Amino acid sequence: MAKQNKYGPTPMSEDVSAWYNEIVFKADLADNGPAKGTMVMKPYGYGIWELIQSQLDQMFKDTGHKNAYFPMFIPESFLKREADHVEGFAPELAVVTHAGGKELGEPLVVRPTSETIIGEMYSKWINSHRDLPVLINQWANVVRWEKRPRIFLRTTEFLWQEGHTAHADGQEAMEETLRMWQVYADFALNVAAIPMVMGEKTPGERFAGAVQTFTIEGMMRDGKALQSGTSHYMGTNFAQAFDISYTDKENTKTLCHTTSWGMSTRMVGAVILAHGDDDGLVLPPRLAPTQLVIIPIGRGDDGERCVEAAHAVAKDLRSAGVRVEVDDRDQGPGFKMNDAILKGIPLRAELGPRDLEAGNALVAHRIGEVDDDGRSVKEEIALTALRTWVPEALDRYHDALVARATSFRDENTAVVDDWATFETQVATGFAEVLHCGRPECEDDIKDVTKATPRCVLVNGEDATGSCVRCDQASAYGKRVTFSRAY
RNA sequence: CGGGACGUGGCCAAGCUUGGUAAGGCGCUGCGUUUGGGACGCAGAGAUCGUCGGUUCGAAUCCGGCCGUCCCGACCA
Repeated sequence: MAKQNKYGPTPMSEDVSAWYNEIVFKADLADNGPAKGTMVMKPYGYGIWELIQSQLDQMFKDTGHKNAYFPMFIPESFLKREADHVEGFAPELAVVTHAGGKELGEPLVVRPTSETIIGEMYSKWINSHRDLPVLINQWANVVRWEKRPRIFLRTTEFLWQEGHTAHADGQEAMEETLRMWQVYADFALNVAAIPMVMGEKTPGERFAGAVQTFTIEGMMRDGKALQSGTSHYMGTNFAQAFDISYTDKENTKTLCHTTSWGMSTRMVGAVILAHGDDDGLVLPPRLAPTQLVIIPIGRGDDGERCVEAAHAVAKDLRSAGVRVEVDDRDQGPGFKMNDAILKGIPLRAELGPRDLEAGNALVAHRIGEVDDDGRSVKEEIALTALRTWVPEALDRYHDALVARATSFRDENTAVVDDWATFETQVATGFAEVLHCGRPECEDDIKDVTKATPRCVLVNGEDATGSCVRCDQASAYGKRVTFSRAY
């Protein structure tokens, strides 16, 4: 299963790292590292991100959010206004000290996240209870100078969306926090085909400056967890620091309650790691830049007729909303099929002279059955039926991926109450345990097993008893999921 | 910043122990034959062996400094 290749940890064999070249290459732009840990996404890889963007953005529109844009450079002093926030981010800031040929009076930091600059703006924008709530999202790049970058999972610069909302009271802000948390989980399941474990971060893992952080955690094919989206309730922490306040109906100046929530290009990594196999990528149909590739077969006049027919079918399918390509490159059909497998294209259709004569295409699924020779079992579909068959097949494919990922997650998740079982369980999957909640106990568990608390299962059943590691009483009234993580 | 490994055409790499002027594969270019599951033949382009210095008649190879990369750890969407 999980093997290392030169691009980092992937569930793929080392000899299929070529697929990676289709979507990314590691930036190697300078000797002394300004681009260290940065990724360059090729069109196919960026296409996955574009699809994440457009579909997530539509969900935000549905929840009433508007997009805006804020500056990339933030005065250093802004960061310092919220004590926990600056403490959390200070070690990983990129700071601009010189600009326009001279030293700046006050350094500018490249945004690691935008709570502060947006907080500064909100304090000017919000005056009355009539101005609330403010529901804004930003699509942006941010920079965090991590000590150990990992391609897709933790790059120095990454793309994301960050939502920032301000509300009249804590209850409304908390409802917003939970609502967007659910939006992320829905997106992961319905678009990325990844069933998430939902929970609340323990105090040691919560966002710098937040009162509560809610997370969705995906299980990758090696049993490790990947935090894939977070939603934070800030209470009045940032409102206080930036004076985000309004005059209420009783003419009293009142602090807002704020939230923020984000999902990043890490989601591309989640898709790769959650679905990929030893043959390469496996893309969920709703995030596949190409959902169906048509491979014309044959040569000479036969071949030309097949290419022509393939383009005609493709044109028709495009009008039905299918992302389809015709692979008419000067390569053998075997090459093209393996290339499509490598890229994780959900469906591929062979169209040869025999098929054309019969009015069919031979369609194979990326995660479909294979025969004894390792070749895909193929279905004959009438060319005239493709227009309705393909969209339905893509939906079925999505459901099959969800089912596969869900059973994988569930098979590798266990409720655990004793330490010995815990140690073996977190070596390959998730363990749901009772925990005392003490940071030193979390550290102890990490030292011994490399596992960390992913989240408290706040929506799970009530549970009390003693900590799986020490003898102290459990702290949360709920179980906590522990696992190794990226 | 600690602990380990390693720098040889675009990529993967052999050669280093036992110094004698860089093998092979992928990819790339051209021609021809191929094409229902990663084709083949022939021809061709492409390397100051990370860098600086030392030893030597001679250094990819031995010695030293420097630079860089990767992995493990701390950090982390």
